[in-house]
Amino acid sequence: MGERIIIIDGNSLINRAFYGLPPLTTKEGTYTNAVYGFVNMLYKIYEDYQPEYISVAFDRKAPTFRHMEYDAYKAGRKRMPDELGQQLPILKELLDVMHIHRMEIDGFEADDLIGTLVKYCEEKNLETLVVTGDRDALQLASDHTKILITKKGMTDLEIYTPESIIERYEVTPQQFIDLKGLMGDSSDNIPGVPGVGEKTAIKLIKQFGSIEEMIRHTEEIQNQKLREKIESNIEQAIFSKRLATIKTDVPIDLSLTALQREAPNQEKLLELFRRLEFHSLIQKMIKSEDSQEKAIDRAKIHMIEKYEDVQKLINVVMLSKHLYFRLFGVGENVRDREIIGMSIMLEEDFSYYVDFKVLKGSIELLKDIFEDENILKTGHNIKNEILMLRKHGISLAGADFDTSIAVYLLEPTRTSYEIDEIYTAYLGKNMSNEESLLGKGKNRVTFMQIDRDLLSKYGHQVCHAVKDLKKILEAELEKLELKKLFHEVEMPLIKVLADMEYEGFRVDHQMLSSLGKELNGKIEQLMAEIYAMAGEQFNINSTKQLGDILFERLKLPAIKKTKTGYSTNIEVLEKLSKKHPIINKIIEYRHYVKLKSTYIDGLIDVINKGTNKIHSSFNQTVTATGRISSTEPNLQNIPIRLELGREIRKVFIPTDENYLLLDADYSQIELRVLAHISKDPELIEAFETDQDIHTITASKVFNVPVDQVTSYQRSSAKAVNFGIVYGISDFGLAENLGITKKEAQKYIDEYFDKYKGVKTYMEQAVENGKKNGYVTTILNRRRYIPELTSSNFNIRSFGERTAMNTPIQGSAADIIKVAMIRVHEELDKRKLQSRLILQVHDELIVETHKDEIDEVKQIVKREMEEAIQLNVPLKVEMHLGKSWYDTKK
DNA sequence: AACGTCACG
DNA sequence: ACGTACGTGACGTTG
Repeated sequence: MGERIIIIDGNSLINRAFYGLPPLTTKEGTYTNAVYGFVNMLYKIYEDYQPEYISVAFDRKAPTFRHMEYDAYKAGRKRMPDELGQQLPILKELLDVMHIHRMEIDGFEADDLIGTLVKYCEEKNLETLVVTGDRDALQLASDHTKILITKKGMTDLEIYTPESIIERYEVTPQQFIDLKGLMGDSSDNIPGVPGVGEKTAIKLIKQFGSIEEMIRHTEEIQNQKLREKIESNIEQAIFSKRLATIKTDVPIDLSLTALQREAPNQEKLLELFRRLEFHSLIQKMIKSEDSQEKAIDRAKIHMIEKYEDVQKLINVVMLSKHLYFRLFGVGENVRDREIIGMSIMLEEDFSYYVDFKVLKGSIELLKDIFEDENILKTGHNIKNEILMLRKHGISLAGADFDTSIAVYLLEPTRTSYEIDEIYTAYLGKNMSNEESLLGKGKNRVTFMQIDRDLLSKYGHQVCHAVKDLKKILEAELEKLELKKLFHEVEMPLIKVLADMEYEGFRVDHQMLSSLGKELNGKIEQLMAEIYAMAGEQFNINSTKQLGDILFERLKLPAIKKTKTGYSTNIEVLEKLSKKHPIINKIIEYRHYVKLKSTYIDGLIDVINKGTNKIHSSFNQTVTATGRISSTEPNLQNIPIRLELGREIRKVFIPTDENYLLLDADYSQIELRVLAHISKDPELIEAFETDQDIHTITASKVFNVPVDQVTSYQRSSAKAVNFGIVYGISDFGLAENLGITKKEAQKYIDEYFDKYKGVKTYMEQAVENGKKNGYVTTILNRRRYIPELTSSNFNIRSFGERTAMNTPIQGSAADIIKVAMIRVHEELDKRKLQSRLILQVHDELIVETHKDEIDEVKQIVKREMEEAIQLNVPLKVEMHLGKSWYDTKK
């Protein structure tokens, strides 16, 4: 027989635990004894049976089909006491944290879910063990399935096989149902045949085989009284049998993967145990974690602290083609992070830890290895390693496989790509996690404070995980045809992003400060004016307080509500602006405060003292669509739309007087991508002849000649074009243009009538998304959209818009990523001094040396326009300037 | 930590 | 009838 599964009757077991253990509560009075008993049981089961799969079934409060057929079903049974009832949700939370599958469905009892799963497992040829306190389950026993019934003490289980059931009860598992049909069951209020007890029932079933057979041959019943009793209760017997029969065809989706036994979320489990005050379990867990760490045999780590040993290591590494590594660095900024240690692993499960704190000489000793492109490197978040090495004068080559990025391509909507989480998710095993090593919040320490034995163990685990993961992830990438995207785009891009971070963007600190002072003056003045008009002082930044002032004190009409109170966003304020002079002051105040806090103070805070530059982080595993994101600070949302904000761009300047900024942006890249994937002839024509796309769209939507399109029509058409890219809806367009839904729908109909190919594309995008469960981009980047199958209209609609938008936004992201790699490569190859320093989704900024202007312009334009060949031309516009502001005129 | 708001493509 | 445009990140307030 194959692998083993444990199926637990959750209600039955928690009941046994509750009544079997003395009441136990936390300090706050929450009852915990049943949960405690349950967990101990679980641990025991894990230890004794080591199942590959597990599931726990629960009853629901809702009436089952048995109640529907029989009002008195389970009537008279006492309600679950509250002390037990309150433990059910805790138990479920615990199971979730332990990553244990659970089932519950309205209308069915746990037994029926178990029966259905048992049948499923039999088909899958699993060895199935059902754990319950209820002997009704004995009917499920078979060659594949054993029933484990809890004994009095809870800790021991009685094992029933078909043979042992026959031995003990003299009937087969199937006949067990007949038995109950005859005997009835007082606890479930199943009637059976009055006057027939266990002995008689067994005798009858042994004689006839089943209730049905018995009914057919009642004349063969010798005992006259018994025969009469049975003959007058035939229907009741059949009915009782039906009630006692466990269903095996409950409509539930089952898949073995979901049932797989996984390692628990250690951290959350510990947290939960603490909350429940399960001290003995906490002890046990900590001990087992300890022993896990000890399990990494000290002999598997070689500590390197002498120069000669480094030489030996180099010799060994030079002979290998592949290494797995992790560097440990300390220091806030990318530019000054010292490497204090390194774990490195080759093909065997054996790691070296180089202790640079003790060793004389630094990482530079290993420069030849890191710069050898024939030694392939695998790591997790390699950008960090690249940055640390670069600071030490080493340019990493042969960066072959980054496990975080591989997982990102497989699951771009994951919230975390932490190595330990991924390791658990893909390999079902646990490893230490960085946060528990370093602590969090103000208690966080640096790697410098970590004992090197501990650090080397952690490094060993990381290398080991990365190595195991690579094998699995490579196969997955291959399966989803993502290898090309991974190896030719995402992996090479890491270095480009690292270089952008390392270079940074120079800012004029003084100019920022003086802009800040100006803003401060204006903010103070506005505050005074607002307080005067309001008649009192309040915190204008607080939407709650502002709402009170506007809608209670000043009695202005509330237009919109949020979850927590009145909405005071810009749309609301604009609608109110004519009703009270305070409104415009507030709008202005908000504008200034935003600029001051986010773009003046926020930027000043992150200027690197050593370089006078801002070194933003560019994140490659954040967005669902394939775009990159920028943090600390976000340089992708520096103001431009309003002049005052745009002034901020004046502080973004080149490194020194030898450079200028070259800003190159794609013109209408998303609509061009749409033309390409939809193959719409009209849209293609518009771009091939380089027309103003919004004017063309206006002409089509409003049925006017191109030369008679008004500016109002053009801007409406622009909104329509945006809407198309976002996955249009009449509501959204109406909202945006301030028109009725009906009018908006008219625009959309006209649009789709003229751009029929776009219409077809939109329909197919949704259809394909539903069929496959995901959508793809030009480079086969994939995004799963589970929302598409939701029965909730809103969620499903969101899924549909996502299906329409992601291929467009994601393909544009693909294109600019390729362009970045090529521009970076070309600048490098030609040994130019100019550097790519920023990307803003459809725009690249290259700090260009004055001697290289023409060459760089040519490179950037060519590589961007030719990054990926579409069936429409890509168009790039470029501007040179002395500041970012100047490049936008 | 969640929410509301607002900055960008 | 449902009630939203797609994708991000930072800030200040509030609970």
